[in-house]
Formats: sequence, structure tokens, C-alpha cells
Amino acid sequence: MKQPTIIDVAERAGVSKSLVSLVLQGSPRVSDESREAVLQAAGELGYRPNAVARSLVRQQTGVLGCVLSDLHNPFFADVTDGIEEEAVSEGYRALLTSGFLDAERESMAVETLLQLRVDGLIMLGAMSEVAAIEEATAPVPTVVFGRESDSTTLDSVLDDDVAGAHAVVDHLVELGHRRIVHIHAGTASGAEGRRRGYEQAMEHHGLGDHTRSVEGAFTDTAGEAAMSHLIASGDLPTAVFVANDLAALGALQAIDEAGLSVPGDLSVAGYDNLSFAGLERIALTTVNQPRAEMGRTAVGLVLERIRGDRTEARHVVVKPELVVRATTGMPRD
Amino acid sequence: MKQPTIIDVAERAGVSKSLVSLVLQGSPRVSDESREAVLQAAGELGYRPNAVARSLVRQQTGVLGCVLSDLHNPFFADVTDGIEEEAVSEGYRALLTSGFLDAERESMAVETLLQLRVDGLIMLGAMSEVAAIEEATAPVPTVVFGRESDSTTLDSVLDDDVAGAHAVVDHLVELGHRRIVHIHAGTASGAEGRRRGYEQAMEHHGLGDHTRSVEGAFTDTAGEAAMSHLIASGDLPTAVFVANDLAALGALQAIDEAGLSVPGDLSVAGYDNLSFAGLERIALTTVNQPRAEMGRTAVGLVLERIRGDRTEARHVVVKPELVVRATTGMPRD
DNA sequence: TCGCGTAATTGGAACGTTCCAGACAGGCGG
DNA sequence: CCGCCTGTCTGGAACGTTCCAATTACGCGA
Repeated sequence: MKQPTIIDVAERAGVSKSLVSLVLQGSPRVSDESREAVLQAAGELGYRPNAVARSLVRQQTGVLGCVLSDLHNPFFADVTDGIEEEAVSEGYRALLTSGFLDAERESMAVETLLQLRVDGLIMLGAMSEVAAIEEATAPVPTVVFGRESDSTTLDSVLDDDVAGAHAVVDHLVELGHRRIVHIHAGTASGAEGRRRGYEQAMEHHGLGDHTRSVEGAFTDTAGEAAMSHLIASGDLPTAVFVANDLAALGALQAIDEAGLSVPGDLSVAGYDNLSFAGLERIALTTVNQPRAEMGRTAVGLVLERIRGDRTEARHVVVKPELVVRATTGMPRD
Repeated sequence: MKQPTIIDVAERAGVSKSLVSLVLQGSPRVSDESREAVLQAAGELGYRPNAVARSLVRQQTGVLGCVLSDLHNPFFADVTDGIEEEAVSEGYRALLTSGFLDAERESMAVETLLQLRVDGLIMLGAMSEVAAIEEATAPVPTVVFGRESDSTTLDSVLDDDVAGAHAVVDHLVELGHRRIVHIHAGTASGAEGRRRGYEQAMEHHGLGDHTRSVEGAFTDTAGEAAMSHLIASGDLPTAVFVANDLAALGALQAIDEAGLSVPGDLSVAGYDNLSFAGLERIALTTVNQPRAEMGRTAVGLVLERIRGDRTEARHVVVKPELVVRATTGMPRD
């Protein structure tokens, strides 16, 4: 049951292990005859290179570790598509782990990947603070995805959450809303920027007095709970800006359950433009980010670092885009 | 920048590398004094074990590789929760890769994981046939998740798709439907059983003449395309049973776009009971599987094999459960 | 015939661990 | 006083590769 090694192949082909190694790496300085013999022996034995041994001597694994804060959020699936695509085309492999929306489990995942000696790390929607990530990932090039950062060591990729949130509020105000509540996501990646954008925009429109944020999280259940709470409080706004689409879906559910109409009684906007948001039955007004492209960018950044092409941190910020659908409309007055 | 090794720790602590190894493994046959010194030295240097070297000598990695056929399908996220939980509690780590709903990319992912010498493999919703998986994964204990199998070497975990599909058809027939179309998912995992269950149930209800399957896949876009096609054909049934919820969501979208009403003009049922299916705006009739539990079971099976507790294949089949919601109702007559 | 350059091949060190066999010190019983 | 046991600790082999330096084979020009 033991898998054959390069030495088994060498014996069968009647050559040295070094030559087998050369052939398998595609070296040109090998006679056709030897190459043939080695390849045949390898085929017959069902030889499969041992990446563990290779990594040990090469001092690199060819693996990019990705920590997804939440496997349930389709947002990250789209980003990961871009990551995989770019990684593979550059000769790397992406391995994924989940952080389970928990800073502690997230750092356990990071630790595992570091022990495996991944060549680079991409933290998607990290729950941990940048300083903590900086420290934990020091030995390996790391890109923080979706979290604001001015780190001098870590690269980052994110959309301009402040601008995105601002656009949402502008849109709602333009429709005539004044009492706009924000369901935020605490200190999760992207949440702070969106909250700040909301507050700035409210201020900007002279609605500072109506600024009101309630606690939520980047999950459907949190969105539903926050919205239920808001409804139960009796003090309903005319519009709600929810920190992401997943939570917005939960909020919609709470609203539907309460028998309120959208956007008649209440306008709702989210963030991320999940594919579900585009369904007619949802038709959620939201903010789009170029997810796959951002994923590719993240890989590009981490590879630049791995290859030593760059040493100063780079922070890539992309423009988000408001997508107006049917969950937002004029308030009843 | 090079990470410290066990030898660096040994030098700093003034002991041998063997002793450092003993301490780090928590051996009791070490004096408190030495233990203290080693731990302190390791802490000061920021030592992190090299899992690559450890794996090489131990001949095991402590890693379970999981290939998810589709990262976009939340179904697998739920299963993965169970997998992770059980793996961690048994001292293993789960690493994920995506198969991108493509047999070829899937087998590339498997190959990568095998080269990394994972201790076990779980294939979730594999696109490849069981025979191909059997051959490719021969050196490593492997569990096939969600695909019917009578393999004598591979274990499997799945729900009883035939029974699940049967239950859907029973429900529709009971409502009075006769012309029930099935949007299937070709040879994808689980698709064949659901199709078979549909066909058997139709036959069972004397509706063999109305049996009609149209081609789809386990994605929202495929479901939408199949449904659009069905609508365009002009020959509408009164009910549609879609192979999974993701595709059912796409089908609903096509129906909504066509201006038809659900379940007035058309009843729709899916399979998987995604959390989205429970939203009031969707309220999709579907079939539930105990996802997290099935994930835990899969890990249990693979660990039994790794530990050599069992050599014959085991196939765990769990009972699915019909969940009736608002997308199914009596046909107009 | 000899020396030399080139092409092909090989042995062995190294990577960072684990683990086994053995070494060493000290205490105890005979 | 000697042998032995126990409790600690250590050296070195092994894991499966890569890669460097060295070796061999061979043909060709002088």
C-alpha cells in the first residue's frame, strides 16, 4: 500500500534517483533513451511525486493559503473563483480553510497554514484586526481582502466601502428618505467603512440627527434578528441600509414576516450584489464589487511579494457600484 | 526572515534537538527544568513547528482533503461545517479545494491533494464517476459524499435520493398534479437517484406517460435556462421538480420573468433545503438532508479507515425529509 | 596516441523533523 | 564496592526529494 518513491522508479528503470529527478522536472540534459525508461517505469509503478519531501528541500510549497471568514457567504465563492484562476495560471495551488466568522478559529486556521508553510496567505473578510494579522502572518506574504488597512507590511484589496455606503444613502435620500437606519456588522471586515460612509453621507445631507446604527453581523440570522428588533421597537425608519446582502436577506425575511411591504412601508438596501439579490423575488438594491477580478488582484499582489518583486505594501481599492432594484422606493408621506 | 528550526531552539536552550522535540510533543520524561528552558527559547524565537518536515518523517500529515464540487452551492458549506467540527475534534485539519463543477478540474484537485499526501479524502458532490474516483484515490482512504456507490473500496455518505424524489412526486400527485416535469442534472452526484426516484414515482402513480425529464444542472443559471426553454416550448406542465434548490431558484426566476404565478400556474419543488429556500419570498417546497450530521459521518468513516479499524466499504444512507412550503399547490383545472 | 571538451549520469549532502538505541548520572540493594 | 535500575538526555538514521559537484563515456582534433 506504500506509495512508490523516486528510488523505486530509479531501480526499475535501472538509473540513479538523480536522473529520475531530472526527467520528472523536464530537464533537457537527459538522453531520450533514459527519459523514456524513467517515464515508463514511473507510469508502471503509478508514481506520484511527494510534495511534502519536495517542499522540504525546495523550501517552498507552491501553495497559497486562503482563509474564508464565512463559507456560507456566496460572496467569497466568487472571489475564490478569481483567486483559483489566477493562482493556477501562475503555477500555484490555492487551498481553502474557513474562519467560521470567529477571530479565534480564524487564527487557528492561519496557524495551521503557516505550519504547512504555505508560500502566501490571503485573508478573506477576516474577523481579526489588521494588527493581529500583521503579527500572526509575519513570516509569509499576506494579502488582506476586504478589510481597510494602512499596514506597512501587509497588502490589501478592497472596494471603497465608504463610497459604496455613501452611494446607497445618496440614493435613498434622493428618493425622499430621511429616517434611514443602518444595520452594521461590528468590527467585521468592511463593516467599519460602510458604517462610516453611512454616517458621513447622513451628515452630508444634513440628516445627522437621524443617524442611527443598530447592531448586526454579516449573516442572514443576524440581519433577521436586528430587523425584528427594530420592528418590535415600534420606531420604524423609512429605509434600512444593511451591511451586506446576506444580512439584508435576513432583514427582508423579518419584514415579510411582520407583514410589512417593501418598499412601501420600508426600503431596504444591501451590499455585495450576490446573485440571489438579482432574483425577481428579491430584487435587492445593493452595491456591486468586481469580485473575481479582486480575487485575481489579490493573488497578483501576493505573488509579487513571494517573488520579491516588491517590498513596500500596496493597497488596492476598487470602485463599487450602486445597483438599484426594487427594494428601494419613495417613502410614504 | 528564515523561520527558526528546532535546532535553533535547541542551541538557545542549551539542549539537544531531540530534547526539544520531546518537549514540544509534551513527553512526560523530561525534567521540569529542561522543559522550561526549551519552552522559553521557543517562545523567544517565535518558533513554529514545520509541518512539512514532520509529515515527511511521520508519514502522515494530519490533514483531510475535501474537494467541493461547487463552492457556490451553500449546501456544501453546511456539510463542511460538520466536517470541520468532527475533524478538529479528532485532531485532524480539513483543507478545502473546489472542483468547479468540472470532472477534469476536480481530478486535478484530487491529484494536488494526493501529492500533498493528505491522510484522507472526502469528495463532495463529485462530478467524476465512482470508478474514476476509485482509481484516482486508491492510495488514500476516501469517502464519496452525495453520490450513489456500491464500491467495494470507497465509503460513501448520501441521502436516499430516490426516496426524496419519490416523496416530492407523491406530494405533487396528492395535490392533483399529473403533468410533472423533472429538470435533472445529468450525471452529477445525486442527480441520477433523484431522476430515478421521479421516474419510479411517476410510474407508481400510473403517470408513466407523463414522465418527462429535461436537461439541467446543479446551478441557478442551468435551472433558469431549462425553465425558460420549457416555457418557450409552449408545452407547460403543471408542476416542475428541479434537481436541487440552486437550480430551482433559477427556475423560479425564469417563471417570474415570464409573468407566470407560482403555484397558480406552476408548482415548483427543489431539493436540499438551502436556507434561502426558507425565506418567505421564496418559500420553496424542497427536501431536507441533515447536512452537518452527514459531514460528521463522512469524517467518521474516513478516520475509521485511516486508523485501520475497518477495511470493508461502508455506505451510509440517510433518510431525506420533504419540506412543504408555498411553491407547490393544487393545479388549476 | 593523447588530451580535451561536451554530454550524460551519479553520489551525497541537505531540508527539519521524529524516534530509536544507547549514554550518562545518581541512588539503591546486596 | 559493584552492578543495576531509573530518570534524563543525546546522537544519528530515516523520511523523499532537489541540486551541486564530481565522474564517466565518448568523439574529435592535434
